[in-house]
Amino acid sequence: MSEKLNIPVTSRSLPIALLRARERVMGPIRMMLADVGITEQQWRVLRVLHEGGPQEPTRIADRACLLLPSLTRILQKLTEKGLIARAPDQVDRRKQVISITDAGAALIEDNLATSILIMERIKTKMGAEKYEALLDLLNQLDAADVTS
Amino acid sequence: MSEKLNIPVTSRSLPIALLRARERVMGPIRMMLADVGITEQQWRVLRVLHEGGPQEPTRIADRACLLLPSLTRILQKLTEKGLIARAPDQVDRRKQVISITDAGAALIEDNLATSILIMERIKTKMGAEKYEALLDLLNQLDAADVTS
DNA sequence: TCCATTTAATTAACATGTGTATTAAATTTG
DNA sequence: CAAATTTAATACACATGTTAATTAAATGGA
Repeated sequence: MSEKLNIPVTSRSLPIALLRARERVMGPIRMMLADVGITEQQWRVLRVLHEGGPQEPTRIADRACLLLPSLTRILQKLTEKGLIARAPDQVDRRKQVISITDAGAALIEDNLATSILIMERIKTKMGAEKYEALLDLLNQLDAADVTS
Repeated sequence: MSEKLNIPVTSRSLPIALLRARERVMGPIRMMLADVGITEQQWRVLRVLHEGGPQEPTRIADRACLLLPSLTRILQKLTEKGLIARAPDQVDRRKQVISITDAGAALIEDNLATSILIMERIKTKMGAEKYEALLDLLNQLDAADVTS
């Protein structure tokens, strides 16, 4: 008998399963954000600034899971919308300090409850224990050293 | 005491956890595909065609988790690269039938083993049981009705 | 101090994501 | 059968993903 490659069907393919699960979760959230007029990524940046206070782009990118070139463009958009402000770092002149404006903070505060309700609904549908177990496993996967 | 919103830190935010986990998994796979000169999405389209035979764009989009407008552009690229061929559907003239070429099939066959090895490595790092449990939970999340 | 290196941010170029509009062909309805 | 509707694919516009190149500023070592 020849050695057989065990090709996974799509539901047992981890990359595809992660993709589908994320699309399922983001559906309702994108609907909410469309009403507000901002994108999922812009929302994440505002969340990070609202939570963590003024900080530099590199740190924002890390916490919001964005690449720096994408963040550069997003910060431009958010500045145009008046949702953030930028200032040069006094110590290190390569850096900037990005802060959320009152308008930006208001946008977050007006929609955070809805966002949390959407996630609570998913948690209920799935079952709280499974939901927590899923988060644990995802964090373990993220922490795994996959390079060797 | 005022009611407190339970704002999740990023590691307990399901959308972000899903995003980070997927980036972790895709890192090594993207490296392999970069050597081959195709993108992750182009790889998925070729995989679907190699596995499922000639089929129409709508079906490919569903199986490869792509939106139709994205797929339209990807099919144009793959045609230019000579990895797929297109023919009109004889029954329904709105449809097309996309098929993989010999060159496309060769590309898949030359790299599928490596791709599977990468996933096996992740499975080992994580532990087989946790890996399977994660897939189960992701599929349950995808199957959950999140709209109500 | 001077130069090589590193770091922060931006820019550029190409590919995809995402929502909307469009076109042509098939299907449904009156 | 003809009009209205639905479906398949594409086109368009804007935003982001991704890699490489670029610029300016900081840092390290001879």
